[in-house]
Amino acid sequence: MNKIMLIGNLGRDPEMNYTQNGTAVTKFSLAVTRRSKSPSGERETDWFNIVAWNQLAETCSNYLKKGQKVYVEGRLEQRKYTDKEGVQRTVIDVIINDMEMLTPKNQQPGNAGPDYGGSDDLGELDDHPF
Amino acid sequence: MNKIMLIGNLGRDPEMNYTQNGTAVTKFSLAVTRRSKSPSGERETDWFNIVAWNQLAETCSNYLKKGQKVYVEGRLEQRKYTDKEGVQRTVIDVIINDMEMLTPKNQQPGNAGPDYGGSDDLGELDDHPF
Amino acid sequence: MNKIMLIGNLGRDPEMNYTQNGTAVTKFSLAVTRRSKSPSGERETDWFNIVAWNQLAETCSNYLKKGQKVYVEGRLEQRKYTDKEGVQRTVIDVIINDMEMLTPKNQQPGNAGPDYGGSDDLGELDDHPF
Amino acid sequence: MNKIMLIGNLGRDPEMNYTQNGTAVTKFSLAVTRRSKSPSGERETDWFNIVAWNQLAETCSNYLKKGQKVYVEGRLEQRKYTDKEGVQRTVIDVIINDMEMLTPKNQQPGNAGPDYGGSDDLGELDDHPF
DNA sequence: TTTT
DNA sequence: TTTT
Repeated sequence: MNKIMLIGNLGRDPEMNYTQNGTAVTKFSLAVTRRSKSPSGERETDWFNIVAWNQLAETCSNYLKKGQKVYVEGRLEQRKYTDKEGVQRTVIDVIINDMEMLTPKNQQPGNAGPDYGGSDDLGELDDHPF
Repeated sequence: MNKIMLIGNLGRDPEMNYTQNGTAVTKFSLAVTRRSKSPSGERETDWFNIVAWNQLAETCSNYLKKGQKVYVEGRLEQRKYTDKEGVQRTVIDVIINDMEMLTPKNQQPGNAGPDYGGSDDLGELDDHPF
Repeated sequence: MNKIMLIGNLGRDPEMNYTQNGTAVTKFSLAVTRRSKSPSGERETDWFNIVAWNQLAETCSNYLKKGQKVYVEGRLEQRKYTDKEGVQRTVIDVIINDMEMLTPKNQQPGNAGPDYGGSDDLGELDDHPF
Repeated sequence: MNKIMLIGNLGRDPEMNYTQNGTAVTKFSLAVTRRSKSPSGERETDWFNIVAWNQLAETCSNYLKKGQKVYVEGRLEQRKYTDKEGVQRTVIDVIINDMEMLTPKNQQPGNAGPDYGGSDDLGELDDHPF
């Protein structure tokens, strides 16, 4: 088992790309604020690289915006690369298989006011059938 | 929410230490094998730095050994440091609050055979009262 | 492992009680709406009996109100009893060890308007030290 | 969110069936032993009805046997029915979307001894693509 | 560095 | 009904 679950806010709009064989992949960074405070009394934030594939990539790209709060669930993977100074570095990606939007529609940027109606009903979206 | 759950094998025996004010802290690295195989057909492994505090540190130090399979649950934290070449690096620690031993007693190293007896009953141990 | 995680809305205000030896226990019921729809097109709801003990009981009792959205985490337990008709029944309780309020303060009932200030900072509360 | 994660032992062999439209469904009951002991010093067990659909149903049916230890993950659903005495009852099912076998192959019933070989490599199986 |  |  390698499972991670996060609730946080998007630091930027998601970036959508396609691999050479046409697979959709979307990336965004997620700010997760720690519950505890640092010795100096500040709340600290951990940033995570989130990666979604296929249908979930489309959904994230279409519905998520900078600042929104989301729940994501997936697995942690390490990726090694060499940076431009030639230093070997390790990055941790969170490959998600489930995402749930936590910011109510009416509070999302670009939305003028309360809206509890609407026929499209988006809540939780994932890439498995249940 | 910042929650991670892993099942893996200890790469080495845990290392126990005490902070200046006497708090117990135990560290070990955990190998989590990926479910999927790499393009070249190998199983890949992700390594995690596990950190336990207080009573759970004592328990990990006393009962866990290199090679054993464990379930751990905790949260991910990033820690920045500068290595000896002066390069800024980020490490990810898994601060655990729950641990469960998955290797049956009779299969642990140093144990000659089946042993369903014994009065001490260790199973799952954590640092909260439930 | 016996772990359950739910996001739902309180069906009523929590009810606080004390056992004979003075331990605080708070109960409330939580409505969790299914992601999928029934064949007839309705969204179905599952109701859960939530039980909190000790400090977490106090917190739930003090801060939660009917209608609020919360995240809870705990374990499932079955409890057998005989109802007034003499029928043996089984109830499932969710004994929680963690709770996070998801309804923003300014949207809670009895709150006149936006309030992003405030010095008390309540977010996630649990009964373990991390 | 409605998520449950259990580790337990199968009380019986799984039962496989097909719905009228040919969908595979497998059921089994899972014994989850409590960590804590009852006042009288016994370990108590909670029993869960596990339900798997489609490909995961086939896998459970093919590989799981009475007594084996498994990890399952899914969601809780309530189902109402009237028993033969005409009493309305509620059952809780755990609809799983992930299953992992925890009993090592060489310890499974019907297996004479250690077996680290074998070309089929079954570990964790689920009904989603990752 | 582990395991299967 | 299972396991430890």
